[in-house]
Amino acid sequence: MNLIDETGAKESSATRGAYLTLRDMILTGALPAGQKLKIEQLRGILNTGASPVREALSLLTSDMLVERIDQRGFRAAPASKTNFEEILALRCTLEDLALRQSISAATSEWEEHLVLSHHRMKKVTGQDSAAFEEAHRAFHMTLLANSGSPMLERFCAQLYDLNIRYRNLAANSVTYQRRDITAEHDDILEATVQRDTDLACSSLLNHYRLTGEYLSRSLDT
Amino acid sequence: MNLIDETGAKESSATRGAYLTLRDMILTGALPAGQKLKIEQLRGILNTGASPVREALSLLTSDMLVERIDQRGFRAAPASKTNFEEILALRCTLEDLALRQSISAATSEWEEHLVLSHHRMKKVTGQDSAAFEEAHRAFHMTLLANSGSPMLERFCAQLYDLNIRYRNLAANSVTYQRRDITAEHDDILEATVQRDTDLACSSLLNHYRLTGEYLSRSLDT
DNA sequence: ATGTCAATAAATATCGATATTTTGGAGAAA
DNA sequence: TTTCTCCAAAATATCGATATTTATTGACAT
Repeated sequence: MNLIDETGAKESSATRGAYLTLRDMILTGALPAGQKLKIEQLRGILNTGASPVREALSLLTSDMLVERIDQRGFRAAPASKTNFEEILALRCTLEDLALRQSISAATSEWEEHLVLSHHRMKKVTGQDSAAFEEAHRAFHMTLLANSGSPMLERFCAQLYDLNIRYRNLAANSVTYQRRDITAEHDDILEATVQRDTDLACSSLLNHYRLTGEYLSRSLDT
Repeated sequence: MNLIDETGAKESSATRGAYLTLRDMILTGALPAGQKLKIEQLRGILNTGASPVREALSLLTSDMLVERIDQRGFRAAPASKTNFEEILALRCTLEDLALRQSISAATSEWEEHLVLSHHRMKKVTGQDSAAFEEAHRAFHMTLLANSGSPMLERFCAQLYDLNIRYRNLAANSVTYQRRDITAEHDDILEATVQRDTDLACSSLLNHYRLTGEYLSRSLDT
C-alpha cells in the first residue's frame, strides 16, 4: 500500500516519516524531555512497524534528541538549565567561528542568498509561526553556510535545534517577550553584508544571549 | 541461544556487537572510505540479522562514520584531504577550548586521573598497538574530561576518532614516522599539571599539527 | 553508435511473529 | 519494617519472510 501524507505527496519512506514526526514532537515538547519512548506506543502514533520506529530513534540519537540505552530502549533527551547553558555557550563559540569564516570567504553569491533568506523571513513574520520558525532557521543557517566547514555547520545546526527545543519548552509556561527581534536580525544582516566581521559576530552573539537570558530565567528550578 | 564473544563474555546485544565491529572496521580501514555497505554482505560478516545491522549503521551515522541515503542504503563515509584538514582545524579549535576549560576548573582529582592515564599509556608503549591506541585515546580524552561541557567533549571524541581513521588509512601506505611522541605527551601532561594553560594548549595543538602535517602529505595524490 | 524503455535482478525497507531481557511486585526470610 | 528471591508481565531486541524501490540489462527504434 502506498502511504499518502496529509499534503498528498508520497512519503519517501516510513523511517524518514517517523524521523521527521518524532523530531518535531521532541522539538515542540509534544514528547516531554526525559520521557520513555516505548516502541509500541510510538507505533500507534506513527502507525508504522517497529523497525522504522527503532531506526528513526537511532537516527535521532545523532541529533542528541534521543538517548539510547542498550537493552532498555530509548528516551527523549533530558533537559536542564545546565544543559541549556552549555548549549548556549557552545553555540556562541561555534557560530562566532563559523560566521567569521563565512564572512572572510564572502562572495556575492552568498551575500545574495543571505539577503533572500532574510527577506523571506521578514515576509512571514507574525503569520504562521511554523513558517516563521523555518525561515528563521534558514536565515541563521545561511549566515554560517559559507564557512567552508560542513562539519562545523552541522554542529551549529544541531545546537540551533536543541536551542529551539528549549525555547518551546519555556514558551509553554511563560509569555514570549517582545523584544525587537526584527531589528536584531536587520543589524546582523547589515553588518555581514558590510563585511564588518566583529560587528556581525557581536550582533549575532548578542541576539543569542538576550534570548538565552530570558530562557534561563524561565527555566529556574 | 547465548552468543559468546571471543573473550568469553556475553555480548550485551547483537546491535551493540555489530556497532562496535563495524566501527572498528571503518576506523581501521577494513571497510574502505566511500564503500557501499550492503546489508546482506554485513549480515554475513557479523552473522546476525538484518535489523541489528541496520540499527548499528544508523547509530554509526551519529559518529559521521557512515552516510545514510534514504531508500538506497548506507555507505562508509568518504575520505578526502579536504575533509581531513577540516577535521584537524576543528579539532584544534575545540580541543583548545576544552583543555582551557578543563584546566581552569582543575581539581586534584582530575589531575590524578590525568597522571594515571598518562602512566598507563606509557606502560603499553611499543607493545600491542591496539592497547596503545586505546590508552592514547583515554589520555587525550582525560585531558578534556574536566571541561564541564559534555557536548564539547563528545564533539572532540568524534573528531578524535575521525582523525584516527585518517591515520590508519595513511599508515597502510606509508611507514609511520618516528617522532618523539612520548616527549610530546610528557610536555602536555607537565604543562597541564602545572596549570600553564597557554603552554599546555600550544603543546597539544602542536602535537596534533605535527601529525597532521605528516598525514596531509601522505594524502597527496 | 546512441538513447529509451520495459523486463529482470538486486538491494533496501518493512512487517508480523518470536526470543530475550528488564521491570515490578508478592511473598519469604531477616 | 526492610531486604531478598523468584515469578509473571511488559518491553526490548531479533529473526525470517515479504513488499517496495532502485539498479541493470538488453532489445529496439532513432
